[in-house]
Amino acid sequence: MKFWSRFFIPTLKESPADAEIASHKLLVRAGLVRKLSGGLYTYMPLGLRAIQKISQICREELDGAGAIELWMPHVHPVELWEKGPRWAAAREIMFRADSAGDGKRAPRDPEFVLGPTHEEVITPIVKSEITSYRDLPKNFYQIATKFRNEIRPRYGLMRAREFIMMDAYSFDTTDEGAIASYQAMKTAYERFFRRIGATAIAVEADTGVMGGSYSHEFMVPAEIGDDDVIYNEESGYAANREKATSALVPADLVDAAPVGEVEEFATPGVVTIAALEAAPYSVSGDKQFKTLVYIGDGKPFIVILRGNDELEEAKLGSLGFTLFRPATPEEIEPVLGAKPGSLGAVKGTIKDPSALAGVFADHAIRLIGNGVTGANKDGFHLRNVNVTRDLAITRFGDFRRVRPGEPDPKSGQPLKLRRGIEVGHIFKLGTKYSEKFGAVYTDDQKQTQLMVMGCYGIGISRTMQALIEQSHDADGIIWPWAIAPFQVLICLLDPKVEEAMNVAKTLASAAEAAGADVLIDDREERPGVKFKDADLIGIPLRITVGGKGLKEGVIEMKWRAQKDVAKVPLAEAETTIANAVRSAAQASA
RNA sequence: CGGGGUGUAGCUUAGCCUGGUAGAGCGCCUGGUUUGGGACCAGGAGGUCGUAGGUUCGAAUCCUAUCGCCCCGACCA
Repeated sequence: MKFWSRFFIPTLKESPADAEIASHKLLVRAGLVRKLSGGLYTYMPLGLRAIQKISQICREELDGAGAIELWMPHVHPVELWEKGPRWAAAREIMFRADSAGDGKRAPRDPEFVLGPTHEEVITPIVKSEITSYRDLPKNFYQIATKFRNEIRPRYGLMRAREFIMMDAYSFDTTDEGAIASYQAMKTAYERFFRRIGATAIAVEADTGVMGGSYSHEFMVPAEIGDDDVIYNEESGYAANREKATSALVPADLVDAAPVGEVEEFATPGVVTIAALEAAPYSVSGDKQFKTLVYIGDGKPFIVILRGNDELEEAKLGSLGFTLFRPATPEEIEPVLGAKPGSLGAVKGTIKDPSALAGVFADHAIRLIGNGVTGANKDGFHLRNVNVTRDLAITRFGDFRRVRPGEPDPKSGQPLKLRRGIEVGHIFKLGTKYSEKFGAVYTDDQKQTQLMVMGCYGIGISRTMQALIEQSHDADGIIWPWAIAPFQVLICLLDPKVEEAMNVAKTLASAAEAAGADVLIDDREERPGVKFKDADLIGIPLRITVGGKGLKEGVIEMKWRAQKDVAKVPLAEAETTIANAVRSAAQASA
């Protein structure tokens, strides 16, 4: 048991000025964290306890799923990253360090980066330590600090520059094995989130810079979340909007037959979809082709969408470019022959087709059939443009942003949208890293094979804040039992009265014996202060030992999540509390 | 990186427009009265007003630069 007066819980009456959202305010007010600088936080003693509980449950579930804990360095030689597959994409968010110390690094001084994750570290280890199929599969994990120089840290621990993360890496002999590892981790995640009392749903996700074939994110629904989740409860479809699709284009769609010849018409000054929708042109957005130009790894490429659709930029990741960005007008004109606003992809109108890395069309343009697009000549558009006859399309794909209300790809029911906080992510990586680092094994036919990898992350510190965001009221935090920094708080109203102190200690021992972590508030404060602080720090079970009750021969028992207060006769108090602790522990197991 | 906001005691802030002795509440220290939902009284400590220049007889206040922080966007494993 711990005594408040000898512990350290610096609570605040007022919210810090720089906190905007409930969970961030409560993190600070309840004395869980203190800010050092933007995105950099100290975990104060109470906050650290919650972090440790979450970590421990995470550890138990991963161990249960067969993963093996280790600990890797957080300072990485930069060469390792230069050798890996994502240096170009990841370098901007990495903190860099040199060994010179005076900022004047000589060429022979090694240069380091602070690890944002550890694929580049674990893969070489596995490469040198595992060479036989007999030693596979393996799944290694750590729970440790990660460093990412986020452009904009946000909301306390929600997006921090330094944060605590569980990261795991699986190595299998085959694709099927990798899928099994992936599934095992998905199950472990589900068990983990359930045990810590979080509502987290698995949604299909974009693989982003990580690469790899597929992935799921675990989302805690919350308005302040950074991600949009597209879902339908009935069908069970759920996906990050970056990845979400809809059944907007029927599978049995027959492409429209061409109508008329392609015909140029003057559209002076018209450079937007909206302007072409207006009189005198009156071409509705769903009859226009929107032509966007991007630069992928230095080469321009075209994306064609319906006029009233938006590009979901993350979906361009499927095209295989390491880096891509919108092209500037200066880059566009020499290739297409016109400025943005008059662009198109009709065969023969592109000035320098050989410069293009490809023309990629969203499936939904097939719904247009025959429509209008730019003529690649400033001030002119083309009508009677037919998708199958006139456009030089390299490949169709899914590039548009799904809108709520569109039909679910599984059931056809309308899709919905809500915000979520990403607390976990699992990726099936494939052989991307094994190839770069030469992580191979010998199979039972004496053949050399690439290991098939997966990687997995849980934002431990972010999860703590997400839980607060999910579970609080006007008075403070309401911790789920399993991760509460303490499970039982004994509010000792008269700490100087020896009899009361003895009762408090006896009850604390009983609760501890039943498996709870107990905090005794023995501060010489007025009762009001203690009750307010108790609500603020959100300990699930509160026992009040006060003069008033002791006169009647009772103590009081109150759950943080409930309103009612139970009076318990002193003689039964130890048993009642022990039972309450056991049943709460059981309910959250 | 673009847009907006902000920086005054440990915390929350007033004062800034219109230049003239830097104020309050909370917290802290001392004493007293209180004691079941953030008590009251009396006294006290605590500030180079983010930093650096400039204007001025005089700058928290006006000007310039710079740094930090917050929000929106872009970006983001």
